[in-house]
Amino acid sequence: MLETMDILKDRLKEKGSKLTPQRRATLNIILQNKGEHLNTEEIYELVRKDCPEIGLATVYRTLQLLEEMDIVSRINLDDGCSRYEIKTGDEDHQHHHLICQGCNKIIEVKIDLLDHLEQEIEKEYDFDIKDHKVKFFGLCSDCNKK
Amino acid sequence: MLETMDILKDRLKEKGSKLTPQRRATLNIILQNKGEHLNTEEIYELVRKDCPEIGLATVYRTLQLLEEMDIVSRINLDDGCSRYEIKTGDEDHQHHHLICQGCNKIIEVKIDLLDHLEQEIEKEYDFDIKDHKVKFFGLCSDCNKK
DNA sequence: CTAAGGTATGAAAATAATTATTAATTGAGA
DNA sequence: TCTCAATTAATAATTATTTTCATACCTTAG
Ligand SMILES: [Zn+2]
Ligand SMILES: [Zn+2]
Ligand SMILES: [Zn+2]
Ligand SMILES: [Zn+2]
Repeated sequence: MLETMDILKDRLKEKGSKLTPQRRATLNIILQNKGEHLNTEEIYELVRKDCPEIGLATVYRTLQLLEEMDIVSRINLDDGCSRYEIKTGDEDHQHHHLICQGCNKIIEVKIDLLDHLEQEIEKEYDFDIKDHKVKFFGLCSDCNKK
Repeated sequence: MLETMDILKDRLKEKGSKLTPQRRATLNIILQNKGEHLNTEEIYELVRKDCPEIGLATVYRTLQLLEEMDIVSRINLDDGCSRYEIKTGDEDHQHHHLICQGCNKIIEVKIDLLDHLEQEIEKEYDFDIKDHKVKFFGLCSDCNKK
């Protein structure tokens, strides 16, 4: 937990910015909710418990900042809002999501078998791929039984 | 061009709905702009040339309808609005997009090599995949030269 | 023909997520 | 302690999208 906070502090310093209580509290909530995919409003509500005076706009600004700093990644599940999760950092690319159309459950996929596909695309389209976002839609095992 | 319009007419009829001039004009614009990824506002402006009395709300309603009818697909390029393109129909899954972070160009990828990956995921996670959305971010050949 | 009942529409109002503005506060460094 | 830029909360403004609502348009029954 300390590590990520220190990384943030360093990256902020490089930019001439500082690690404020609001920023610390926001990152803490995201760290404490690894595995969840919280949206801005949900993060705001949780952060307020530790930091009741924080404003929603600050949460928006902080999340934007954390994304720029490569600390969190923004996820779009086509539900009308942005969601966030911590970047693990031990992978070159972020993991991917299975979205159940039956119960809206989100399952994380660890494997990253897109490398081969990326190589083909890079060759065929002369395009230098930096990142990708992949979502799979379908039915989870629970919903399938019904 | 006639074919897709007829398909729409049939699917609308099944639902007890009708093919109105506004709906025809909207679909025509999308058909005429194959390869583009127009957003709602852009579609509205183009449709107005043929159908000046159309309202923006009708364009929103029509695009929603076309998506339900499986005639167009909605694309989210993280630029704050929905974009649409015609579904080719000759593929099981829609094609994917390379998004250049240098010039915002969008390149379409025809190949679909995710089948193997999908099979693995279906086995490992017992998840029945119906569709997927894939975006690649990076630099196009032009931007790479700079 | 005429009324009834449903669908569709444009205009305007309402929502929801996000961003900009502003004036006050904070805190690191001289 | 003083200075000054960074940060913040509160609020207003934006933007994309949806909903409301009164009206227009069809199709069909009488
Ligand atoms: Zn499910
Ligand atoms: Zn995740
Ligand atoms: Zn480019
Ligand atoms: Zn496309």
